[in-house]
Amino acid sequence: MKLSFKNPQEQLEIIKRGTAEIISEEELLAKLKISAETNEPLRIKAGFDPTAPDLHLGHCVLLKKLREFQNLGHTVMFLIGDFTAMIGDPSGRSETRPPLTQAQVKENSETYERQVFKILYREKTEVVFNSKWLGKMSAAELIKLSALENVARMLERDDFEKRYKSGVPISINEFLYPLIQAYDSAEMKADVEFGGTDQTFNILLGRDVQRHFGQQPQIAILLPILEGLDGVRKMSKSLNNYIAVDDSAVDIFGKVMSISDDLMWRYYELLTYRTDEEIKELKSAHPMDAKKALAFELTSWLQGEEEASKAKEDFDTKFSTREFPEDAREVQLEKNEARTVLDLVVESSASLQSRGEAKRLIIQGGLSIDGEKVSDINALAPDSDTHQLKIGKKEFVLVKIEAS
RNA sequence: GGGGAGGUGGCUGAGUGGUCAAAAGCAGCAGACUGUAAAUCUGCCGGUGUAAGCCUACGUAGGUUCGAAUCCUGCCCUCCCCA
Repeated sequence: MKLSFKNPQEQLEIIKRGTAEIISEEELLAKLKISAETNEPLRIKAGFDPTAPDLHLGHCVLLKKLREFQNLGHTVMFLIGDFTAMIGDPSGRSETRPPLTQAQVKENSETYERQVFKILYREKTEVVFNSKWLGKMSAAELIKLSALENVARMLERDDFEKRYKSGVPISINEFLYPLIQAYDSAEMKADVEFGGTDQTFNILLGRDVQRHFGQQPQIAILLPILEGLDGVRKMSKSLNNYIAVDDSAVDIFGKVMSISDDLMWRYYELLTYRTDEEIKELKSAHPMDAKKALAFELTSWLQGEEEASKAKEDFDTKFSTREFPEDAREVQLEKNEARTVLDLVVESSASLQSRGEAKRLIIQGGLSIDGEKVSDINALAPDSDTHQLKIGKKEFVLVKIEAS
């Protein structure tokens, strides 16, 4: 592969944009200089915990940055922590995470690998599993490794300290997690490690461990944590406030449209390549247009432009003009003259969890049949031909009643 | 090993014999409004039932009582202090 690096200072500028912290910039610049002189790409480490099988936009902040490194000619090592997943990263957690089984880890890793190349260049990425070296590690070696750090140091970590003080349990294996992550860096001879700001401690520990093994310590590049759809808490699958890389175009578009106006700018900043000037310009435009533009951009990024256009159209019909969408789900029902409106909804809805919920929705005016609001649960349902049901804000069903 | 404090609905967290399907907040859902599934306001928010009610639920298994999330006992789990 022919390498032609931009000059180090220029590279640094590109890398710096949108990061929360670089420890340290001088060291990074030095590494970039050596890399350019020797024509050797830097080895960039980014670790992923295969606990959640869905990559989401939170991960994308980091992946986008990694891609920039690839553009600059460096080597990205995508580490899947299949071994460490047996522990579960305690970062930002207020409680111990249940460990995964081997089978789960394997399945999740495969999903990850598939999803990640929506963003990274496959041919410029090395996928690495830490079970490769950790699986062979003996108890004796592990104990030696664990002797490198002490409990007081571990308790410096914000989340550990908080948990310890408030009496929330910390398992011993959680102490092992940062150590092992640090050891991975040594094993991989990483020049740079990427992570969210919640990874600061772990990544810095990697520097210590590398030094211990006689290596140049890696540079820590920390990226801001993306807030989830609620705008407050970190985006994560377990909080169910996420947009997954694998979500359908319609879902991505819709979810982006549902974020608050304030959060929209955060997403612009962290997930798009818009310059400050462009963002400033968007701010003077109508917020809804800015949000639609964002939704379109993110949807195209993950699902392609064609899908994104369709999703936008879909959104416009459903919410802007409030028309009945053409591709609504169809449900076939048998003819039944005694069927009430409530029965009809219960039989055709996919989203309502219980009869009581359906009842509430109808009483509160959330149902319309063929464009007419129906709020009497006891009214008889029309029992012939086809009907357009709008159940709540989001569900549209085309009901076909069969004669027999 | 000894002493003490706890385990409540998706989450946080009040309740310490009946008025408790259980305050409050968050999340969720619906309506109004709108600029969108933003913001704001209002209503709903265990299941079933038109309803009265019935069923299930306050770690778990029993017990006391007309009646228990609340009292007693065993068990499981967590935390703190001392050793």
